[in-house]
Amino acid sequence: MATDTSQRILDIAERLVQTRGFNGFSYADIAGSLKVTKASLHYHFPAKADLGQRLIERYERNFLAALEKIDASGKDAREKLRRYAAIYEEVLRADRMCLCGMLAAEYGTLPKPMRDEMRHFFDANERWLVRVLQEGRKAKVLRFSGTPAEAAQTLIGALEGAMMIARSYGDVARFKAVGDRVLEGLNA
Amino acid sequence: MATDTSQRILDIAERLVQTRGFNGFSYADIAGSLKVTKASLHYHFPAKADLGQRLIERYERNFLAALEKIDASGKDAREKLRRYAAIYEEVLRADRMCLCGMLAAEYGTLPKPMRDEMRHFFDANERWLVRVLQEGRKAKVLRFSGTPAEAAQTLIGALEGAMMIARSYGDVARFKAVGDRVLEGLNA
DNA sequence: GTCTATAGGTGGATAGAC
DNA sequence: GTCTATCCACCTATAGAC
Repeated sequence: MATDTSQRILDIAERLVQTRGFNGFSYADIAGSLKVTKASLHYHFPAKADLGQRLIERYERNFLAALEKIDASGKDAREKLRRYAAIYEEVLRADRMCLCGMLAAEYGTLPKPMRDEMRHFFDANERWLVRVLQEGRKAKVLRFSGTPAEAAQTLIGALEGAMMIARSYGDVARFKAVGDRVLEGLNA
Repeated sequence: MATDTSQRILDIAERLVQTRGFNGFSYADIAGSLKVTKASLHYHFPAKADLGQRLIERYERNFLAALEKIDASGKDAREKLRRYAAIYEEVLRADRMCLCGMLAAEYGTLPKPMRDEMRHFFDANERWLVRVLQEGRKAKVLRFSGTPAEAAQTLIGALEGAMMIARSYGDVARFKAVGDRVLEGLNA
């Protein structure tokens, strides 16, 4: 079911990674929040690296599901990009960083399976953006120089970076202003 | 002098923070690299938070010195921005993240003095960029919508974000492509 | 300034009862 | 599945000799 113990552990761990980083929390933090012992957590996720990996997998699934909802909206590419940026904004509004943006900073300390999952998330993001960018260019609502992949990578980097800095200032408006500027630069 | 023990400690700690994060290294790591004991390190920096704070202060001083050198070059605003981005690129080429970009991710776990110093770094960056952007707009070599502050924040975020993701892919060219694109968008 | 030694705490992880 | 109890490695930090 959707609210079993494993899922609740993932919910709490997800919030901890998004606010404090993978190296910034411990099983004791989760145990305290969930009111179980650390040993119980190890039953569900033997090692912290397992927990981390499952965390990214679930995050990507949920993220891609949100992108599919955007696709299903039938809106034009410009509006799709606005909704893409709005996802980031909502995460930031919850005082969180993007899970994978956070892990990108900690890349040097992550076990290989987590590194691979993290890049898979960014690759999937890029593929979706490339499709929307091409669609928008064809429909003449978007315009950009270089390849769609370069434009997609620029957009992802700009949003992740703006998000990270805006969070340090506790200033969602700062992120929104930057996001609007970046999207504006893609308008035909 | 410039190579006394304190400075050597800061050199090693700086590299560690830029590659592994502030929560990703310990005094034992520095001690191992410098071949002294952990206790000696505490003589120079009583607490890790002190080390972290002094690290940011020195990083900002060095960074601002590099920006002054760019100013002294007498080049136009467009070239100044290119050299600004080139600083990031050189850091990435050394397999490092920007010190403060790294700390921005760890913001939720940092002691207040480090948070304040970190934001001071970004504020100083923004002030320098605002000046160059205004200069470039006046000279008609740069063009951008919105306020210079918004354009500066967008640029900082885009470079920091692109840097962080490119590092996860071990791909400096990826950063360079994004950086060029972002600068191109500011050309008059 | 650097050392040895150690305190006091927390980290991830396991064994085995229930 | 969850618990108690425990292990051992590591962490930051300090005391005090040299």
